[in-house]
Amino acid sequence: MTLDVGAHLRAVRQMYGLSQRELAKRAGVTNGMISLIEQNRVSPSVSSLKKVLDGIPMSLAEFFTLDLAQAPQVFFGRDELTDLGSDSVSLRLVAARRPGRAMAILHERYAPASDTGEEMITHKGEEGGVVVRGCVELTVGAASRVLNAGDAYYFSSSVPHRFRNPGREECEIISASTPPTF
Amino acid sequence: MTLDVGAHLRAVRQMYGLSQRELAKRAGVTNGMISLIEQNRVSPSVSSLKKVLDGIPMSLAEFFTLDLAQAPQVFFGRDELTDLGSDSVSLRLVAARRPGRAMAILHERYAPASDTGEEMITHKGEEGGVVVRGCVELTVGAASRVLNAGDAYYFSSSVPHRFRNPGREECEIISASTPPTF
DNA sequence: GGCCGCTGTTGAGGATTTTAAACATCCAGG
DNA sequence: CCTGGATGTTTAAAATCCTCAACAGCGGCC
Repeated sequence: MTLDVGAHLRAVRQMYGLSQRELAKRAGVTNGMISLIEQNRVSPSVSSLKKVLDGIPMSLAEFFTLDLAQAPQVFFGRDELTDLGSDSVSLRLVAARRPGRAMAILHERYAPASDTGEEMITHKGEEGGVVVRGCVELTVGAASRVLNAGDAYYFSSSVPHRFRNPGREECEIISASTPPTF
Repeated sequence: MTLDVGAHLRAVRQMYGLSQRELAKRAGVTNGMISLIEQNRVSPSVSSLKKVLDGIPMSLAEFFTLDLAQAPQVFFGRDELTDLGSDSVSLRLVAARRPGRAMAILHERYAPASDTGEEMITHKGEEGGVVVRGCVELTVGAASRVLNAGDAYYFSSSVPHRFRNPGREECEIISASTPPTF
């Protein structure tokens, strides 16, 4: 819950392709100040932060809310799913907090030692899913992790990705594609 | 778009029914500092503002997102409630869009032809609720309306108001008071 | 009245932020 | 090599924030 203002500002600044000096010039502050803020060696006054953000430009509200809307969570542990189910039917919603989702969850199976091919997959849209049985090694960009039954994933399909079943057991996944044709 | 941090903090603090000293105590800062901030005689550092908001509690994102200028909605029709329920259990949320609410909903009943007295009621805080059974005539300032089962209300208690059950049936309401002492 | 407890405001001074300018790196070209 | 221009970092002094403590006002109560 503790927002790292420094790292956050740095990320935002770089996202806009601005150097410390360039942003400082636009904002009417010194580059040193931006450096100190980004290292969390000082906590800027609200007025100062506002001046800095004006140079981007970005509002204070955007700055502080960006964190939630922006940091795309890729891996969801078993306990991080939102359960929408009743007693008889269990519906567990992945990435429920993510507004403007554009997909519907489906069902897939992977035979032992199978994968989606040597090449990394890249396409438009988003995808996500849940491992129901067995395990799967999922690589998304530089990140890679083995997901076991109960774990889940959610990422932008434009990031190169690949699925592989490293086990001897069949792997069952509730997956999804986009656009939401379901 | 220029957010008046001082006035905004004051409004938020008062909305939660807190004095400067009480908030200062909870936040671990001095009352003087809060006074200075609210007068805009200083622009607090982000860390200081965060400490203050922690005492409410409210996040920085909420603080900067909260728009007090928007006209507060008073009456919510049956269809204007946010339904959080599943199939078997119905949960309908009142004033869900309203950030920084500071109250908890309760349960009340009104006998036939009863009311809250001849005098209009005025006090600090806010109140809201849902009519569960029967009907009630609610007057808030100049506005007055008969709410039937399924309808709801939400208003600032500082506006003179009055409840009256005009029917021959008992009226059941899920109501609320502020500050949230429940 | 006088006192108590509450409210918000203020002034002096210590703590923190911000500036201005120098410093350190890295990389591209001459 | 080494110079120019870009980057981010650091340091002492100036500006601002923050605390402590005192002050002033309001309303209730004995």
